Amino acid sequence: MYRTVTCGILRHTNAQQTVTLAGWVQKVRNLGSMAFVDLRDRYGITQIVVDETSPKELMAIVESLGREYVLQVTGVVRLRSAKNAKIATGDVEVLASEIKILSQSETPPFTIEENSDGGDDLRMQYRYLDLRRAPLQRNLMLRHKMAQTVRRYLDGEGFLEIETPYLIKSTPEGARDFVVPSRMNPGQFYALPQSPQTFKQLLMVSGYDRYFQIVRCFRDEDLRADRQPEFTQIDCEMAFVEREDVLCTFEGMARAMFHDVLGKDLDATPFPRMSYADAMKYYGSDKPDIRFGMRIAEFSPELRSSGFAPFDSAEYVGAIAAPGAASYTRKQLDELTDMVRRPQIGASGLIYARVEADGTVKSSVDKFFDQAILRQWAAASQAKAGDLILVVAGKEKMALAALCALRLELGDLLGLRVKGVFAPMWVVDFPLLEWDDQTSRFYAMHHPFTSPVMEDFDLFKTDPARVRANAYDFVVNGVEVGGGSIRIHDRQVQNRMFEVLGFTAEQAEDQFGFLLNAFKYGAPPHGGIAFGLDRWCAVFAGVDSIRDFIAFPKNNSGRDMMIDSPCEISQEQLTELALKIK
RNA sequence: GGUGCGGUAGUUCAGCUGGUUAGAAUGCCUGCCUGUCACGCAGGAGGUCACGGGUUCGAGUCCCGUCCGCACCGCCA
Repeated sequence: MYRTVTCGILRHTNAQQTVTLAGWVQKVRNLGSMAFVDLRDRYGITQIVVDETSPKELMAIVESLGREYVLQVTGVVRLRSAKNAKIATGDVEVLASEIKILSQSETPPFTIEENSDGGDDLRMQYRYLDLRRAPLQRNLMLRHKMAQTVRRYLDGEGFLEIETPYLIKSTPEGARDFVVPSRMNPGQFYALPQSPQTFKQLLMVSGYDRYFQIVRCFRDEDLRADRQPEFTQIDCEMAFVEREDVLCTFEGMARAMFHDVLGKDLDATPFPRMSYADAMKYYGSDKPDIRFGMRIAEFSPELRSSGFAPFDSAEYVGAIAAPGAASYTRKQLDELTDMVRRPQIGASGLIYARVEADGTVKSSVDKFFDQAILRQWAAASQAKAGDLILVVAGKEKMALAALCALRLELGDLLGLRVKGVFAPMWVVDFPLLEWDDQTSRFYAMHHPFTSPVMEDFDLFKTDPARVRANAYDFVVNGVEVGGGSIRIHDRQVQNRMFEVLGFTAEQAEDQFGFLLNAFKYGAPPHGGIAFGLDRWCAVFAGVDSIRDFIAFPKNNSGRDMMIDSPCEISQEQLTELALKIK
């Protein structure tokens, strides 16, 4: 047996016990004729002491130690004369009687501490060392706990965990597929699933009326801080349900997550629901952060007409009011202006107005607007004395994007996006279809299996863009954590959908024939949802990047810097796969 | 595909308007040190300034290109 206790467990009640520990050398503090060694494992740090009462050879061993050596230490637990309140084991230390070096270590390229001195690059390259650090270990433990909570909750609700294949079929809709050449079928390729969507629907046809899977999904698209080419979904589907049943079941799961993982009991009222239309109108986003207000107010024509050209010619004029920001300096305002003028947003400018203590409004466009109208601006945007009104005009889509960006930026600057505060919500009634100018056709906003809201069914003929989907997103603190829909279970409706999307009958048959065929044999009404586990972890931890919740993530260009992948393969492999590289 | 920021000691960074021997902190090595816990003290080693080209009497510094990293836009049913 290598150890009798871990490095995180000893307390003053263990005094006088003889123990054996094993772990990594965090730090050696050699004071001459005595020395301290901090021994670390994932449970904590225990201080080992060698002094003049210790066997003579121990001091020589301690002098030979370097950071990250692996040791086995036996000794007696005793109370420290000088305690360390900063660590859990700080009341005690182990007086070593035996130290064995289990493994030596080169000096690591960065420090293995709470805050490493290493840059992202280097830490990725030596990921196995970075993973020794407490913050990363906490992240992976959080993830573990979330996965366990999902399994416990869904098992309790009668869900079955069923695996679906990773080697499936490529479809041109949606994200780009990762493909895998088939050796036994030269010239043919599997695709890795973007999600197990069609398989879980087939499971519903097969009668497994409550299914879930914590499953890897793959999308060959460019990366972001919150997007990896392979990521993990909590994928769920239920039969004989309407939207309300799904939302209710998974609101329960979300509550279990908040309770079991974070120890937070959210108040009993249901999560707020907001239509997609309202989310766009009031927050300029389909995933609003509703931890704070500052809702967007659209200016009616009376608030705009004045001979001020940028407003008169604008498709849309809207504003937000930043509480207490009237004191912002010219420099701060210029920074906000630069932000919305970045090419990514493309606003041509930013109008601002301050509400003074006496209620008068002073703006950068006083020449064009009289006080009565400026006061109406304040009323429309709900600005009070001391607040700053920011107005953006232009194309509706751009202006809303700019106001959304301003709202989030000011939310950060004013400390309104508080870490540890959570505002979960459902966004519902998404449009079913999205028009694409480039290809002159509709695309499914969610996916082609999403059921339309039946009252809107007739709009298919007249105004497809206005057909609402029976779809919903789960949003927490401005992050899309999950999304799903009630699916189409009727063959005719599904065919109609493919038709609207511009599929010929042959294409539909070729790509999704298996699903359409299955629907011939008694498909129950069904629907479901999928949550992004990586994102949910990041939201719970209050950070933007999902990378440190994945043990071995890819970098910005989709490379694994540790194993140096992707890489070329041999000519033999290529030949075997019937592939030729140009 | 595009935009922005960055690449200088093992590491994190500073290095002004181009000028003589490129600095700091930390890590590393050596010595000293009996209560440290960011141990302390003294000393030491450590550099292809990402790469290639250009401008110049002279380039870490200016210009062009390439590569790499990060963030974002497009993309992500």
